[in-house]
Amino acid sequence: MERYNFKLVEKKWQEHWLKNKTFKSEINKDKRKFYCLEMFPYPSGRIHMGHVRNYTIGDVLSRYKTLKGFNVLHPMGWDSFGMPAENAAKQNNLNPKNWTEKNIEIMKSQLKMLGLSVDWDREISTCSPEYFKHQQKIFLDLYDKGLVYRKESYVNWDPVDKTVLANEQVIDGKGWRSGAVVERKKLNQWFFKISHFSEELLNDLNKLNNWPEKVKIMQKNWIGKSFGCEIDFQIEGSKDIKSIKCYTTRPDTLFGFSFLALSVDHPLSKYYENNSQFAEFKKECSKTGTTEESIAQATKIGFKTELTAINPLDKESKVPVYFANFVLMDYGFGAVFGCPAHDQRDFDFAKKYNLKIKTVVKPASENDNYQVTDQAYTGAGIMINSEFLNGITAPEKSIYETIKFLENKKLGKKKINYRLKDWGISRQRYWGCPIPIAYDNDNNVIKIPEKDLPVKLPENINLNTNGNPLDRQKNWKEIVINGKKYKRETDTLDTFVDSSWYYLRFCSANNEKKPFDFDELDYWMPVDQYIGGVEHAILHLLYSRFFMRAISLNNDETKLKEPFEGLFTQGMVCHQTYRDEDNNWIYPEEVSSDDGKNFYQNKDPSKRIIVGPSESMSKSKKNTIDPEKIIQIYGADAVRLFILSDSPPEKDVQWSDTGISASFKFLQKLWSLNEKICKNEKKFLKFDEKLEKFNNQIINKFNNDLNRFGFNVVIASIYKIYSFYNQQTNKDDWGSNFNKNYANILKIINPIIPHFSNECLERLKQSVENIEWPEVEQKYLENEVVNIVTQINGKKRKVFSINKSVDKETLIKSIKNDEQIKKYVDNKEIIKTIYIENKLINFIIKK
RNA sequence: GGGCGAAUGGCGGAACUGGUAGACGCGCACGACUCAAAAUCGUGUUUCGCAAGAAGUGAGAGUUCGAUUCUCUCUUCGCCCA
Repeated sequence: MERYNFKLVEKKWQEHWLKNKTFKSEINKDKRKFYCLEMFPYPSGRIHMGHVRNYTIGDVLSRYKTLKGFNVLHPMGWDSFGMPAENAAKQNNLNPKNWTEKNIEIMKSQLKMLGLSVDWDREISTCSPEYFKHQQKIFLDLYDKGLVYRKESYVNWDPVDKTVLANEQVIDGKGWRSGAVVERKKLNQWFFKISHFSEELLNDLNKLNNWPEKVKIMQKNWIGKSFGCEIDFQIEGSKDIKSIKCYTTRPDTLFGFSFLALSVDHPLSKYYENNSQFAEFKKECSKTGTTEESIAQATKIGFKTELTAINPLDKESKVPVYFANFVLMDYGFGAVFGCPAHDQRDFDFAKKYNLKIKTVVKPASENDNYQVTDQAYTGAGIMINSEFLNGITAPEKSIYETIKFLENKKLGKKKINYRLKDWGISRQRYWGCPIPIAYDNDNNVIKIPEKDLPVKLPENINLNTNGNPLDRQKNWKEIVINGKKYKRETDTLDTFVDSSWYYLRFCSANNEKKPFDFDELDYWMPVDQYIGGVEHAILHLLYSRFFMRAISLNNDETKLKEPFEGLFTQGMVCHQTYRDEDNNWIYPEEVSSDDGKNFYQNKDPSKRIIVGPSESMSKSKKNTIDPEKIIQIYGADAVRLFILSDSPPEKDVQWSDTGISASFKFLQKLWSLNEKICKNEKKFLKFDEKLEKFNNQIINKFNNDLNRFGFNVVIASIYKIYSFYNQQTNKDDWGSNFNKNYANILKIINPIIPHFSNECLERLKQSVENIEWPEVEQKYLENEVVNIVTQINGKKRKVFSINKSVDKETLIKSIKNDEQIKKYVDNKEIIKTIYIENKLINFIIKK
């Protein structure tokens, strides 16, 4: 018998799809649309298994929806600006553009090998001027709307990459790419006013019913809405400084006030500019990063001023004012009041500088003499030592009462604060979208006129210099607009800007004039199903939600706010890690084992390999498997089948050699079965109701499982299909309804293993064009014979196959008379009989 | 420290709104084919027990006729935030 030749078959169908433009998508208002989008890849060189998993999930869904009659948009593009290109170009002395384009070419051919149902006519690449010219236009539109602004601010500065990092790009106080310790630096930066939408971005999370709860919670925490109070503290000790404004979420602990702490960047710091000790202190503080995390980890240090602050609730209580490294200028007003008893950070600070620690909240179980000793008490409780607040429960009620009191006395007012800060988008790098702005000699901002867009990057550039390469390109930097000389902005945009609107561009990918056409947006948007890694839960997804709102703001043509109707976050692909005896990482393909326990190096079997835990595939640990090599050995359909089969898609999956090989073998078996069926000429005699039932039930199960992303269960069903049809074709009569049902089976497996399915359909002389997903006939979903589980005191004793038509009384009677049940029931008192129709009978017997 | 989630055979995992725990796959064992091996096909495979039967979904409690599923406490692990 002929073996399944995946190489020929897969090539054949991929060419067929390309030639026939099978996946070309066009607006068709008579059909319901389905926009399926996977997070587009960064063109790093070659695709990895994470891509395979991500794009297989999206592809199965796209193909399923197409078969279901939807007009599907399933595009692909490249997130092609960014630092790896610049770094690779530096190391190998080449151009980032060429490096990127070559990678795109390779990765595109690899993605095609997977047989993805992508409309390649809509391919976009963010580094192409065809894309970023529109982005520059959007930037200027947002500028006109007041959503873009420039300010001098402290930034996370990566001294190795010589660039500014977003807070999210700082991990453990270190740059996410370089690993260098991040410094604080003051620079002029461009910002998107994402904070304008804080409340909306938070509230509208409730509308995202098809998003994972986990992602919504992460975004909610990131936005970090807090309810608190701003308080003006009267100041003594200076003729210039009369009061300092503070923001606090715990005004109720004001009676425990023991110091006031200011950010070193607080406007009042100007009075200390000439103080050398202060300058030194400020320098020391700059070593602490700007993230909440690095501040939390840093030792708390302070600089004591001669000022004292008066407690607004107790005019007799006066406390010192410090500058402190743990206060951030961009949170609240850059000033916090310290209550050591009920805030650990304040507690550490008070201990260090020997400040008063007054307890004002006690746990409910303690008496009024309760005192905080070796750590702050931050839990709920009852107010003590706080005059009018005594006895009130903390925190909700006590906060409410304090604010009411302060507002009545005009000492403060309630205020809502957000942790979400404006999005700094300036990057001191070459390989990014140029910011379409210029400056005159007085540093006034001018927009680059629309006719001069796009602002392209200069091509011949020396990257092996320190700092921003664009800043050194004199002939690029200096321009003339309307006869006047200007200097270009030399920062480029954060690459997260590129990916914040690409889903819109796909709707009008080839429109040269506009970023997108609102009629096309109206048809295709929102994305019905977005699929990608959970690592983008906050940044990319929040920025995209911001962008959609920014574009819709004051816009009569679209009011769309949420770009992604549904979101699915897939798990990672893992593999065991291997090291040699010198602790060097070793690729799996360089390792062998005869017994599955002891591993050695292929090139030298005397060299032992130490097997480490299974971890997410990463280049640094060399525990990667190259998808292209695997496709060449087993074929795309086997890879697709395996990557979906072993785990639910939202969880991590273990790559396994035996697993992929099992998928491959299974396709061979399925092929043999198909061959056997194709060669059959007789045996279609009597209508087979069992076959009809099996088919309808399995199609129904496919529908349910595919709609809930249960791909691993769908694949288990495919194995069951094989086993059923294998038995069916061993019968003398396969059934007069055999061919129709078998063809339907080939159709429902089409989304998962499309090349294989197409080939089988063709052999069966069935059309592969415009395949329709088979309808389920309700009448075949129900069985006349049902299994009745019979329990005695809740314990299963016997299962009866009973015709549905048998009524309850007759059924119970006959079961009681059954030999095996009799011995439990006879001569015993049945207290209760629980009967669940068509399912279960439980006799409760007195013991 | 806070939030979220998970824990089921030797392994990956299945079980719809509480109703036959272990689908399906891997691995393993045995058998067939073969001089032999590989490949392939077939049978079996939660544990204990010859069997009848008993136990069993991280641990402990609770609700219920009945709990992998619901509630509480704890343990371990993972992710995110700090």
